[in-house]
Amino acid sequence: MPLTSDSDSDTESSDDEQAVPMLACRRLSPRPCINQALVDELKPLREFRFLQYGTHAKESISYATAVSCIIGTPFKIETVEQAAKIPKIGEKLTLKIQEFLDYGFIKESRYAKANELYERGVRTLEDLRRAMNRPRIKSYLKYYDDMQEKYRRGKEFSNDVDILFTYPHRDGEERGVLQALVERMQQKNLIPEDGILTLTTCGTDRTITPNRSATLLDALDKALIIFRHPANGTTRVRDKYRRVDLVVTTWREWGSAVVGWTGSTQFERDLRRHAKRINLKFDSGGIRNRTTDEPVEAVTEKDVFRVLGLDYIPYIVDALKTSEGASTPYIVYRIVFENREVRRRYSDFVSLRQALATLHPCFIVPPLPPKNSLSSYAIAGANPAKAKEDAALIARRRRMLSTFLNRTLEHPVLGQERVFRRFLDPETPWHDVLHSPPVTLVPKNPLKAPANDPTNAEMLALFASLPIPSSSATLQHPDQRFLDSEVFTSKFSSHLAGSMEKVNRRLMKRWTEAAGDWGEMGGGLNGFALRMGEDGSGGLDEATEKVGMAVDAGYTLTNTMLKHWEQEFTEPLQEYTQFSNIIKSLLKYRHNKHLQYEAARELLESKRGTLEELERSELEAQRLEKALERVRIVTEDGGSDRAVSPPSGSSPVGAAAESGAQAPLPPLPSSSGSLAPQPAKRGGGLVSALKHSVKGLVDSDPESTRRSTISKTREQINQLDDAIKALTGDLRFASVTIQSDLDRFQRQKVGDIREMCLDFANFHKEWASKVRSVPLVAVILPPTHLCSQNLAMWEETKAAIDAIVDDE
DNA sequence: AGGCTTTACG
DNA sequence: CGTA
DNA sequence: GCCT
Repeated sequence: MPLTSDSDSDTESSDDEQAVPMLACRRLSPRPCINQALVDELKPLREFRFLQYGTHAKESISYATAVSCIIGTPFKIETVEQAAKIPKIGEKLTLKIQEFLDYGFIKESRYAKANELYERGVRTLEDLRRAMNRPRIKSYLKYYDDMQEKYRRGKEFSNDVDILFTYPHRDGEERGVLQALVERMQQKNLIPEDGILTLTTCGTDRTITPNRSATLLDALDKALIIFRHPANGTTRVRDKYRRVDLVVTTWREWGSAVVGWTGSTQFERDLRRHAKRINLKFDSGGIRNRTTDEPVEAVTEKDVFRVLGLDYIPYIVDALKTSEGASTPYIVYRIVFENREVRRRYSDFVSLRQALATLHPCFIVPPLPPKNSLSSYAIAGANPAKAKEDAALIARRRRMLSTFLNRTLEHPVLGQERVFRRFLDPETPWHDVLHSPPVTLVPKNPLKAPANDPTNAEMLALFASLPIPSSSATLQHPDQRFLDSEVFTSKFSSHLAGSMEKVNRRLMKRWTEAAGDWGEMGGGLNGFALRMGEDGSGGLDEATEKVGMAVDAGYTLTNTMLKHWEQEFTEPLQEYTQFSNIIKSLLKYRHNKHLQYEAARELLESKRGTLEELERSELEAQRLEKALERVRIVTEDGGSDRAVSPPSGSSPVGAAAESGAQAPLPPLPSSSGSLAPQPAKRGGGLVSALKHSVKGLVDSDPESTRRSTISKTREQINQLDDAIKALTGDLRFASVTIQSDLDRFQRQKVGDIREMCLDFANFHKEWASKVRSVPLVAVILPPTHLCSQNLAMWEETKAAIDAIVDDE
């Protein structure tokens, strides 16, 4: 990564000013363009250079890039100083912009002829050609006035629509399709007679002559047509026409083709330039390594950006201070996603993350930047030092929020989650999402909801009966795989939080000190030079001043590197520390779920025990009942020899067999149980009284209470049984899902760390070479083997300088 | 001083 | 050279 | 014309 602002799509900013990235592929173009008036004034300059020198001339390119940079400038250019900081704005363009700022126009763009054409609405090369009435484009111009539609990249007007066709995973299927499509469209009168501007079907022959694969890769079938949108008599009173490019690609090259066909000219140039810098070659047919010519896999548009190491959407453009609808100012974050802009507060991010985590308890929801106190921000205006600190904090938070959104978007499930998409939707008030389903359906305690679908009402009812395990409980049958994960995560986390962070803090400290030394030394030298200049120490003052300036350069470079290091290493490190905590809680959740499962099983057992006990008492009561019955029979009916002997086993089966039923006695709910007291009622006073007194000995509860307890317990057992069945499946789901998300995270981590190391190596190399080029001054390279050596040189130099100052 | 996007088709 |  |  270069040290220039170009590496830094994301440099610090808070309110109005932000570094503009050098390359268009790292920029957003805010719509509407904030500096439209200036752009309109510069565009004629560019167009006339195109005409004068050709589009490839250096003079033309410089204006094209400069205009593109201004289009991509997210703040209003109000001073030349601001303008001069924008890349590609040099000496000459600064003067032009100065002119614009002073007078509201640029003389050159108002040259007589230009002025005339411009006033007539001729603002592009195309317009000029039209004015020149070239026959080649006559058929196109015939429909020009009817072509006005809002499309692409948020521009208000666009002349053409690009449509790309492909067959998923079916290379070869796409051959011949375009020809057929165009013919069909002609038949249906969707293309006017002279509406086919060009039609190339080279791809049709691709497999027939596959001799030059490298060149044929780019040979896509193309149809450049005028599309007729017929009037239907109601919504459209007359036909509308639109320039449409139909492009057919193979599945493999689709991503590259989309990127290649939907960017502005400058975007495409800079994308290819960027690719070249990292030794890749990019064209609409794919990405290849420049050295080996090996193709680099990139099937989707997103893949293309990933391979090229560029940010893909969404993007937090800015952090703004506002006091809209509130008494005290607060920060809102401007998010651009799919060409639309939405503003959310930090607290919205917090509730979003919370919602995602509860709706998807088995996924690693990416972390948010920690809550730092920004309370002083409101009054920061009064304290410039504090304001600067806060601005840095806000910038960092913005970067990390951006990372959060990107990571969430990349997640295969969370990225498609509706709540998340609504967060990115400018039409949706976030408050509404938080106070409507599914967010409102999820219970507070995650263990009361199924992991699979925490908003499923039926399952929620079932899960409500499940016990919540105590935090001190231990698993009886732990899952070995997760035990390992738990140990690993714990180690990983303590490693990150402990050693890595400590080392990083030490490095940061050393560098900060070094930067401070550079600054101090530069200031000292410059002051020294001034004083020497006063007493005219012939030439020495100049030399000293140069050294001072060089030291200042070193100071600046070191500070730049510090900033870079913080962004590229400290912040990811912090993020990964948070990740490990999230994983810890995820594993804890699974652990608790497992505990819950065991607790539920235990509860079921104990309920069954209770039921058995209750049933035993019930049977006992029945046995007594029976006994009493016999007493009654004997006493009142004059004794019957057939009287059954007292039920010896007191088994319900025995009782059932007696009454003729074959099956084991069904549960004894009140209906069958109520048969027992019936004879007693017939029995009348004495027996009844006796029965009651006996009963009182056996069971102090009234029988109805016991019976309702039995039926209640049965119900509970049934419900618990169902719940456990559901929980078993859910636990399996949770285990599998968590495991697979851990695997996904592992892959992400490896990729990230590799990228960080690569970036660090590149960056460090570049930094070192730059600092080394500073004349006469020793170099400090803290984290390498060169460190101590150079540090010693630095000490020497400093001592020497100190000595000079003392002598004076 | 040298680079500045890319490459085929009509 | 002009088209993408 | 601007940047490395």
